[in-house]
Order: sequence, then C-alpha cells, then structure tokens
Amino acid sequence: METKSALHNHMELHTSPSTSPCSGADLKMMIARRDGEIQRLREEVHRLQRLLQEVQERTANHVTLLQQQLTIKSRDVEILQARLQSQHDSVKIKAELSSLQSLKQPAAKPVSSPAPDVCDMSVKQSAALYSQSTGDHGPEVPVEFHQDSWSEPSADISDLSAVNKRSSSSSSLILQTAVKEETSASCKYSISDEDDVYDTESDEVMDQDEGELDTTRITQQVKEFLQTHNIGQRVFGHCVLGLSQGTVSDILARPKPWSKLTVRGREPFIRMRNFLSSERNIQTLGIIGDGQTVEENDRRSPGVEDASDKIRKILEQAKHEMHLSSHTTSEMCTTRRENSPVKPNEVHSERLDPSGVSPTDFVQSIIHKVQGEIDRNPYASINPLHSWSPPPGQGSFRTLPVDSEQRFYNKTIPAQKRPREEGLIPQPCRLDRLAVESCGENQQLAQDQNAGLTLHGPAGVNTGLDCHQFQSLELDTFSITKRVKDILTVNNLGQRLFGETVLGLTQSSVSELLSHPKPWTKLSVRGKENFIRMNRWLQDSRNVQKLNTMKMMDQRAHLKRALIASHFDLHGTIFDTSENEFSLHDHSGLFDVSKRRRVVLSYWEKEALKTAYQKEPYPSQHTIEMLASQLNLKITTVSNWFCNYRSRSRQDTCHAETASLNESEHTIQSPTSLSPDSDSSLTGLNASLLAFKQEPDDAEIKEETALRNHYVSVGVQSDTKVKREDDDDGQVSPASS
DNA sequence: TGCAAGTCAATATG
DNA sequence: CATATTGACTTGCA
Repeated sequence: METKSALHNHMELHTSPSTSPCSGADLKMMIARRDGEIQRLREEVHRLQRLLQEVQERTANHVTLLQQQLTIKSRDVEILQARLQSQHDSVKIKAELSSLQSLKQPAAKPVSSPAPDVCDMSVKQSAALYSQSTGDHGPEVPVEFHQDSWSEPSADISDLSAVNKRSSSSSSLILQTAVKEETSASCKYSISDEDDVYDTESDEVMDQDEGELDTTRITQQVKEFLQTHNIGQRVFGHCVLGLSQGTVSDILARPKPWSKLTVRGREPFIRMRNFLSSERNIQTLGIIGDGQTVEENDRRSPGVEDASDKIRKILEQAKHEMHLSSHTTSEMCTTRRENSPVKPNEVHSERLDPSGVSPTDFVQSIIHKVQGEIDRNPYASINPLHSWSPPPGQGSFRTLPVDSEQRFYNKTIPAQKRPREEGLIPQPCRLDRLAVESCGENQQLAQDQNAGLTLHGPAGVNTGLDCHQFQSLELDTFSITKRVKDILTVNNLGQRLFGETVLGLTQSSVSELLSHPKPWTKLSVRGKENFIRMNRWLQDSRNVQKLNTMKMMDQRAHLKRALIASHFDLHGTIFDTSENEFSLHDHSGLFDVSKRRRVVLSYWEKEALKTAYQKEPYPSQHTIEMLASQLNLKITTVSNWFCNYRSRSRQDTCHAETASLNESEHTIQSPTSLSPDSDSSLTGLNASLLAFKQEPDDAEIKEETALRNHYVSVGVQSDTKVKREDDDDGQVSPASS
C-alpha cells in the first residue's frame, strides 16, 4: 500500500541521522514517536478500509435500488401494456360506434354530418396520441392543449362531468343521451340535456310554443307508464325531469293546473309531455326499468368498459352539440350561456361546444377529452375520491394499483400550470360518491346519487335539491383533522401529498383545513366535501400504504426530472416550457417575471387596519378609500384585507367556541363585540397612524404578542391570527389548542 | 352588488 | 423541505 511505503520512506528519512551517535534517550523517543506514527497510519489505513467498505455497501444498495426501480418500471410497462390492450377494445368500440352513428345520421341531414367525422377523427387521433403517450405519463402532458387539457385523472371527472355533470350512472347517461338525441332532433326542447334540465331561460321558448297542457292527464299517463314498466319515480325524475324523487312524487300526486304554474313549474310537465310523445324514450326507459336499475348499472363492475363508455359519452356529446348548434343556434345560445358562462380567454369551455370555437378547436377539444380518457387506465377510477376504496362491505369502488399511478400522473403537472378554473380539479360532481361511500348504505346510495348529481352543477342550479341529503350526515371535523394529522405525522406523509392525492387541494389549503377546521355545522356543502373525503380516507385501511406508494412514485418522478435536467444542463439546453414541465422547475428564474408578487402589509399597516376594523368591521366604500389613501395601499388590498380578516376572525371564533365547549370555564366573546386589541396603545386609527411613524419597538410587540397569546388562551380570537410581523413575535397557534 | 366561504399561490417560518 | 400564514381571487347566495 502507498501509505505503508510512505511510512517506510518517512522512517528511513528519520533513521538516517540516527547513524550518528546519539543518546539512548533520544533514540527511545524517536522510536516512540515512530511507533505513534505507525499507529496513526494504521488507523488511517483502517479508516480508509472502512470507507471503502462503506462505498461498496452504498454501491450495493444503489444497485439494489436500481433493481427495485427496474422491477417497478417493468411493472409499469406491464400495466401500460394492459392498458394498451384494453384501449384496443375501446378504439374498436369507438370505431363501431362511429360507423353506427354515421348510419344513424342520414345524409338528408347535412348539418349533422360532421359529427361522425369528428368521432372518427377523434378516435384515430386519440389512438395515435395514446400510442405516443403509453411510454410515460409525466412529460407527455399535452401543454399545447391549454387549460382544458389538464388531462389529469382528477380533472377528468370535471371534464366528463361537464358532459354528464349530474350523472354517475352509465345507463342513465345512455338513456339521457338517447332522450337528448331524440328530442333535440324531433323538437326544440332538449328535455334531458343535463344542463338544460334546469335551465330556465329556455322557458320562454317553451312557453311560446306550448299551448296549455293538461297536467292531470300527463301525470296520469306518466304514472301508468312508470307502473307498467316498473320504473321508479327516482329514476324517472333523475333521468327525465332532473328532479328528485320527492318532487316527482309530489308532481305526480298533486299536479297543479297549468294556469297556476309558473314558468319554471311548467317545465317538468313539458318534459313529461315530450317524454310521452317520444316512443324511443319510452322504450329506452322501459328497458332500464324492466332490466337493471340505475343503481345496479352504476355499481356494475367498473372494468374496461368504463373508459369506452366515457369516450362514447364524449363522442355522443360532441355529436349532440354539433347537431344542436347547427339546429337551434339561437336557443343554444341562451341555454348554453346559462350553464357555461363564456369567460374571456376561455376558449375551451368544459363542454364540447362547437359554437363559438373554430372547428379545429372543437375537434381538438374532443380529441383531447377522448385522449384524456384513453390515457386513463380503464380500471382506475376517475376521481381521487373514487380511488380510495371504502372498507370492505361498503360501496364497491375498487382500488387497483394503477390508481396511484393515475395520481402520480396527475401530480406531475406543476401546480403553477394548473388552471384555476373551477372544475378542473376534482370538485364538482363528487358529493354523490362521497356521500354514498360515507353513508355506505345502498339505500342511501340511490338517493345520494340523485342528490349529488345536481350538486355544484356548472350553473349552480337546483342545488337545493341535495342539501337535505347531507343533513343527516354529521362529522366531527376536529377529530377527523386530528386523526388525519396524526396519521400524516406518524407516517411522515406531507400535507402536499395528502392534499393533492386525497383532497385535490394544495398544501396551503390542507394546512388551513387541518389547523383550523370549522365545525361541521358551519361548513357549506362544499366545505363538507373535504371532511367527508378525509373521513373516508381514514376509513380506508390501506390509506397509508397508498399514500406511501404515491410518495415513492413522486420521488421517482423527482429523480427522473433531476436526471433529465442534469442531462440537458450538460448539453446546455433549456427545455421549452411549452413542451416540458421540467424547465419550470429547473429554470424557474426565467419565469419570475410572470410570478405574481404578493403584497406584504407591514406591521403598522396591519395595526392601523385592525384598529379600523374594531371601529368598523364593515367599512363603507368611503372609509376603505380613505384607509387606502392614508396607508398608501390599493383599495382592493384594503377591501380584501377586511374580507379576509372578517372571515378569519369568524373562523377563529368558531374554533374558540368549540374549544370552549370542552373548557367551559372560559368565556367567549364575539369578534365584533369585543376589541381584542383594545390594548391601550392603539385605540384609534389616528393613533395607529401616528404610531406608524415610529419603528415598532421590540418590547412593545412582544407585549402585544403576550396579550394576544393570552387572548388565545382564553378563547378570544380575532387578532390572534395576525401575529407574524416584521419582527417576528413567535408563532401563535390558535387552532392548536 | 356585497358578502361569506373556499381556495390558491406567494411567502414566511420552523 | 414541510407547514403556516395571508393577500387575492372565484363562486354562490341573498
């Protein structure tokens, strides 16, 4: 070894002078010194040997890791192959469907002829796209598809839900599509168009054309029909009228005379009339009634046909839209506007609306939707909600390994790139499932499907229908969040992972939810969704396991990104953002310009605002303007501040109240009825503004902090939230009490 | 139209 | 790097 030879040389060097006569003591000393050196060098050798061993071990570990990754990759490949296999079926089915459609669309209707073409095209292109993308998920996210191309699993529910917003039942959907087709072709009223069902603006059109209807006779006929075919009011109401069973029952049992009905009230009768006048509708619903129930259909094995069903729906929808747009442009304008308000810069609405977009865009959107569907594993659930299978014995939503893959796919899109538009993240159209699975009762299932289907519709119409479905459900939000927090902490799972995977929310939102949960009763329907979802997640025995899988995949993706990035760095290449998300991460500096800078209010600005708030929690426009000018802030900033402060004060009050239920010795005061900051020093805006001029004194701030902490401890809120200032005074965590 | 609720994204903090 | 905070925004409702 080199060390040893060095040592040898060293020794020789030192020994040579020893040939000259010297004292024995010197010699001894030298020997001792050399012995010491030898010892040191030996240790060094040992150390190096250990190092070598460690390196060898690490290498071995790395090899093992790589082997594991290889295994995982192989599995992925298998999955993808399976998917490809299943996709072949879908493509075939689609092709058949397209040809069927083109057969169904007689040449006499030139306006509708583009539809089959579109279908064919979309199938072909989607197949092509799919074959391209089977290799990997992440990078292929087609950014060029713009916002509605957010083709992630969670988004897909919204994409599709745009088509069948209120329908989670395949059979009812088919029915609706059939009904839709029929009616749109035969008459002006699209009686079952999901979005039109609740549309009120079309009423005028209806009224214009409708004479007086014999409501009694219509209901009589409908009742007979339902009885004959053994169709439930619920199914009928859902499929044909867009109403709940209770309403249907009421209408059928006590039909109001036509003259006493409002425009809206007449709608169900018109729908019933149209329904009765269409033989095909009757047949279709009859088949369903005689055969499966909607629930049965709904719960049927969600296998390969899921994807094809959805694609079919998309294509049908596209065809329908084109059909309608060419037929009844003016009507569609009114109805469509109601349901999917056209926002500026929002060329691709969630609907497949051919009107208003270029044919290319329209086709593109269809292709995209279909492709999104194809990309999705047919076995995998669409919605994160669905992904978490309930405990055995409850609903039958399956969870296959690919689920996590789906979410991984989802996650590879950086948050910044996600459109903020409502519905692109799994939001609407989900309470049905949630409630179903939370309740875990088949009986409930039937109702809830009805219920959830109308929830958060694009136009927000008819939401009243379902609220009662959830009145019976009450969850302890505090215990839920506590349990979730515990699980996440114990298993070292991040809020980001949990939020994006389970709730479809960002880390910050999760943080807020977990640290400041509102009591169930104070939550809106939308707010309840998160807790239902969390609850369901808690009930899932494999929740941690699934999240860990996701985490692993996330890490793999990260690794991959780093690898690719380094590769490109080596070659001095910068990814084009339009084609690859990685660059966002690795060259974020380039995009700082587009990054919105957040206004950060100074300590004294906040103090002044707080003081103003205490005097006037709901300041007038004038006051806001005055404040804004005095503080040199934008009016919207001041206005937003008040909004947020009120909101967060309320939130804290909720929490304080709940907390106080457990600790009854504390008294609660409402945020508006007391001034938590009535701490002497700042009693008015002027005072604050005066104080403004001097730098905040550390001691003063600390004192205030202490005060606030005190307020927190006694369950008083409000200002407790505002604690982090320029000089930090330490974290106050009102929610963590 | 203003407000409440919910959420995001930037940023601060631990 | 995970979590908490907070200004800004969207949506739905009265």
